[in-house]
Amino acid sequence: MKPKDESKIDEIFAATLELVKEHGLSGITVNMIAKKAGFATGTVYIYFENKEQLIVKLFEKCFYAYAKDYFQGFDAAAPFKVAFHTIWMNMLRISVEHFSELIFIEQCFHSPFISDETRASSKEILVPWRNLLDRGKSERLIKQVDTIWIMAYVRGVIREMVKFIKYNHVEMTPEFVNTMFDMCWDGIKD
Amino acid sequence: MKPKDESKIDEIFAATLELVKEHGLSGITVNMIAKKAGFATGTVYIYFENKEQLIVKLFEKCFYAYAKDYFQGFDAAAPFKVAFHTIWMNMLRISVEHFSELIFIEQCFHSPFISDETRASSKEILVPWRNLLDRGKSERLIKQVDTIWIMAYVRGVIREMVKFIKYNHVEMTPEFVNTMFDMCWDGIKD
Amino acid sequence: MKPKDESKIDEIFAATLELVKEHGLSGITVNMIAKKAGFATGTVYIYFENKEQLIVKLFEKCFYAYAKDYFQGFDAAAPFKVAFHTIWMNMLRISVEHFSELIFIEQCFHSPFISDETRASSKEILVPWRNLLDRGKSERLIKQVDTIWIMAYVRGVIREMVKFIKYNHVEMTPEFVNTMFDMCWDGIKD
Amino acid sequence: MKPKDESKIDEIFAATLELVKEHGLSGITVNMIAKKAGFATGTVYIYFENKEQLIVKLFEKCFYAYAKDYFQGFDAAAPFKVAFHTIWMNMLRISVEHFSELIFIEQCFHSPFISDETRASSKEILVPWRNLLDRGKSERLIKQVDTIWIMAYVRGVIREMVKFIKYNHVEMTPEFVNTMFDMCWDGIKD
DNA sequence: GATGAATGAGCCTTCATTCAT
DNA sequence: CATGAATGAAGGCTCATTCAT
Repeated sequence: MKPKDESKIDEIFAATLELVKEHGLSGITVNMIAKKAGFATGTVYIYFENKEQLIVKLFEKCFYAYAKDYFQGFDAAAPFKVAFHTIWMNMLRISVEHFSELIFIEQCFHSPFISDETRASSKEILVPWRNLLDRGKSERLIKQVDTIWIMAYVRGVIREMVKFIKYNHVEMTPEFVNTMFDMCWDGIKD
Repeated sequence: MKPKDESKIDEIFAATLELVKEHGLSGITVNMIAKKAGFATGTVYIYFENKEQLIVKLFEKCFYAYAKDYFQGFDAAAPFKVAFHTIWMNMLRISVEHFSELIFIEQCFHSPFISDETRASSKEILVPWRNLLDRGKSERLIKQVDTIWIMAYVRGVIREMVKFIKYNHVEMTPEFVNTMFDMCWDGIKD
Repeated sequence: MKPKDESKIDEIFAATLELVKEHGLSGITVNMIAKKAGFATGTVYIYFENKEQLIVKLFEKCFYAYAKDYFQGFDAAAPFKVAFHTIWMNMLRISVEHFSELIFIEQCFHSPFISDETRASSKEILVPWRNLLDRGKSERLIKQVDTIWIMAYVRGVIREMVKFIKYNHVEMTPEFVNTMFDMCWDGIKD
Repeated sequence: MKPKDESKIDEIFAATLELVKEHGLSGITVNMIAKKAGFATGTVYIYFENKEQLIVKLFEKCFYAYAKDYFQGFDAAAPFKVAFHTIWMNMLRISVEHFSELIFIEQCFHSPFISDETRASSKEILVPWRNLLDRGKSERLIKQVDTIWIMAYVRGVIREMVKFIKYNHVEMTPEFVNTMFDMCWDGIKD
């Protein structure tokens, strides 16, 4: 169940993401995935037990990938706003670059594929982010609001920005990014 | 003679929303919908030509319903922040009360059911909201940012709040609502 | 099961014949029949127990109607060729006038609706025709061939003529009828 | 790799013909066809897009098959009556051997499956037969009747003979065949 | 009696999965 | 390993039949 040609898994994943973005989770078939990835239907079943496992594994991978990159260049010792900015920018960039993944995860959340445990376990990877915000609160730089709500607030702002960029094929200029960061920051700063 | 009972349409819609929230668009069948609504499969086909039409019609209805209620109690002559608050509160309340619709619309966006035209036409109903924000900008009460971005910002904040409330079964206290409104307002105020 | 409004039965029959001619036995539904006849689906079930009975009863009626008219103006005492001509002309005229019935019967022959008994019992009504041909044989006016084959021969000639007339929208001139009668007669005459 | 087994098409065709002969076009399902042919329902859809296409393709094949064999052993240089006899015998033999096809075509003629174009295009294959009859007319061996009517006459005689043979499980003796040929010939000879 | 909405068994078709090559 | 034909369970939809009005 773990053959050497690991690259095929990535091709299957890429095809799946692309197709879900275009047709939604309800609009894809294993055959479509195989065709798009460039091989026969049966080949998919060499690398995955079944369709559900393919979806679940991709779901997990997407979350892991996000986690890894969110904290790129993040220095816990840096001043709060600097650190916040670093992660914020990472989140924005990754969400744009991996828009398919974002859509895929959204579609999976309400689907028979993803179990409650899978959903729950996906939160742990954001611990450093939560810790940073807690620090911001203790340094009285941001509002004394339950950290979890601040996370939701930031997530919401970024997510909707990205969707708008993607759906309307808008260019993401530095100027615009700065403006949006300011809005986001002004909302939470003390 | 038994007349066509148009109220059945609403029961079918309600059942569909509930099921999509629980299983996603990819996890529902016409049979499930009929069962949940309390009648036979064939009955659904008396009121809708096929599954696609059922989804599309529900999609349109959801958008229309939202539009109507967003502007409940809205007085265009009121001071900007008062008007903004009215609509903001409506948006929050409606999104919570009609969470199923919110999820349904989200799932539909990437699905074979909704055409690009349908997606596009859904924007017009928000014109009064856009006008209000334009006024806020001209009164120098909110930032000189493209209105469309402010709309995305507000939508993102509210949407993520509601999701969090719903997924974590959190109570929505007035205190919490005020805090979130302040964050949202602070983000855009000039 | 035998209500007074007998005329509705005829309207149902007429609608069925017309529809079978156009769409074949496999292409019709009870709803289509009711619509074409001008009333509601349920009404059909007041006059017939079910679809099968409707078909069977119509099948029987068609055969009976044929029988009755085949022998119109037939005088058993007339010279053989005169009597033969009378019936032959009746057969031709009826087949043209009731082309829908002809097609209906043809379609029914290979269908789950008509039982072997129904098929078999339909032969009895042609006894006078058979007797006439037997007489023609004993008078040495027609060939000494098994009567049943002569019947098949005549039936085949007429049937194919009628089909051709109908499918190609050809006018049936007296001249043409005479020619075809001569061909038919020359084939069997001694 | 298992290559597409085109011979399955013939098995599907054979099963369909057999079933239509027994139950009529209105009495068959794709499932019945698959079962009779010996494989799963889905297999039919590897070789045909849908039920309609299966019927249409079979219809076309039947017509082509007929055409090919009608002219077996036919020598255009032979004396007229010899050539006529050759084709007549072929027609009889083929109609008996391929009785299922004959019934299938008859049922298709009035069905939602066969388009007018398909019906029309099926006539061209009989051109050599028409030419032969024209020659017979110019040689004054057969009656000066529109060739198309002679074709209908011959077709009718043969068709009804074959039906009778099949429906009554009668043996087709050479003696009987000769008798019928004589009747057919006497009908058209000058 | 007449209506046509409601029912659900059954048909056509799809698609996840298997398996022979 | 890779392939794609074969499988058959399950979904969308139709339609014969029933039933409330």
